Amino acid sequence: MPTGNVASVSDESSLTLPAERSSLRPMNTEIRDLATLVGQTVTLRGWVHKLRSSGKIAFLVVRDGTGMVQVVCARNDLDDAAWAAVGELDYEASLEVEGEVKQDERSPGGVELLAGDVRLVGASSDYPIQPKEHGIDFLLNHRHLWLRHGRQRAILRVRDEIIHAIREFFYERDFTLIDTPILTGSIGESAGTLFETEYFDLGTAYLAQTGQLYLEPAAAALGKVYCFGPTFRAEKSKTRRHLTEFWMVEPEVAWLDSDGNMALQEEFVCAIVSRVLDRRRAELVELDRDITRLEAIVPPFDRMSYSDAIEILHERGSDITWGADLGAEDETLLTEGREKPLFVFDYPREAKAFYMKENAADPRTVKCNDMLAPEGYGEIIGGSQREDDHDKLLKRIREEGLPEESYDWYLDVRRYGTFPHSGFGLGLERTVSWICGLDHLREAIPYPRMMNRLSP
RNA sequence: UCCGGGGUAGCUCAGUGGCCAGAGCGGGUGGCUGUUAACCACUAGGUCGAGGGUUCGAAUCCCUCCCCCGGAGCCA
Repeated sequence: MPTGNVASVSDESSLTLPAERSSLRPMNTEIRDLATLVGQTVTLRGWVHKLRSSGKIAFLVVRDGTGMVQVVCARNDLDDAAWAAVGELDYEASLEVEGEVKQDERSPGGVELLAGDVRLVGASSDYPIQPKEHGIDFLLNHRHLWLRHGRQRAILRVRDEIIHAIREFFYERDFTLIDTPILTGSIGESAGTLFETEYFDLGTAYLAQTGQLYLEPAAAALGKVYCFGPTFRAEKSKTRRHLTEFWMVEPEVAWLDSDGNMALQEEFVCAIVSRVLDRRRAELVELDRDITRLEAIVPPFDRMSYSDAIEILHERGSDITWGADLGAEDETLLTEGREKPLFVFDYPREAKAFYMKENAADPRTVKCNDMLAPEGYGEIIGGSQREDDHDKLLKRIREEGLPEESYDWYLDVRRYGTFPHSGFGLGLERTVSWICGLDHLREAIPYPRMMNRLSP
């Protein structure tokens, strides 16, 4: 790949389709190609990223999505119309520049464009985001513009890479993608956190908070399946680890037990991290991510039972009692000093969802696990072997006070050829956040939805 | 929902009882042919979150409400 454009490394895709195979033929030269075009006259289109003017000479840094380059506009090289156009430019104006690609040591990166003609395409004035510190509320109010800036572009590209890694991982292992519904009847993990909406004559519909219950029947049809899409939780959470709309990938595998489930999770997370390290290293550098922390993410991950975790927590001064779910502080105590994710498995039944399989060795617990990411990123995966005994599952549904009639079709999976099966859910934004080293989930998704944010 | 911090110019903030409320950045005008968050000069810009109260006098003290940030719980 060409090098030398201003900060352009982070904008280059490492997976570009050869031009002759693509029907997408840009009208103009892309900035990432400039280093191979020294001496030639080209036309660029893009946006003014930075701008400095010195009377009879102006320096623009132009961004086109493939890279950035400094454009030098000298009065003597331009006609009156072009020079007037330069005078009208401001941050984020769009423009068309024709000029000669030059090698120049004074230019950051060594290549610049000496403008011969400049045309203003779309003016921009009083662009709100300045090259200085801004408050998070202001930035989120301008999220649609904030996306244009360096860190955000890097995050979006890492997110995209992770999504590709996820789909490729499952495709390569013969999983079938099952798209589960977003509008559902009252079915999910627990009431009280569902978004509601009117649904014709059928009363209330709810936005899905998991695809799992729809996935289990599909596992009986296809063996290995997964779903990947947005899910919704109406929890009034105000923390760096929660969004009301987030993306979750959920595999479900027939004939897989809890131990195998953890092995799958370990392989999965390692594959994601490894692919980002392979293909998005420049973005990680732009994000100031400590790459050695990611390079340490290789199998195996330690596995610790919930009961052992409680003992360790007691040793470390916690007063948690057996039976309670682990809190944020407990997770921190357990993952402190670890460089890899940690599995905690076999939680108490009361702390977990109704569909998790009872543990034969200790019926107070269920066959489940969480995966806790290092560096304080907390739970990125929750998984379990599912209860495959019809009567035990029905009993649990009744104990939880869930509407039995809503789960009738779900119980059919146990009525007609029940089978051991397991699965898990990985939160995409938490994973993006961890891999990018972000301090809040809201930057890990293009348009975050939170308790008090629905716009833009 | 609970606990803590905050709301002053477009942005980031200073100002904690007393002249017409300040700075930097941004905006405008002028200058500058090698700038790197360019620089220099001049300039415009405010319902001090809202409402009520105390006081001779309130951005500053008190009450109510609204909004934002951080944390907890819940979870991915």
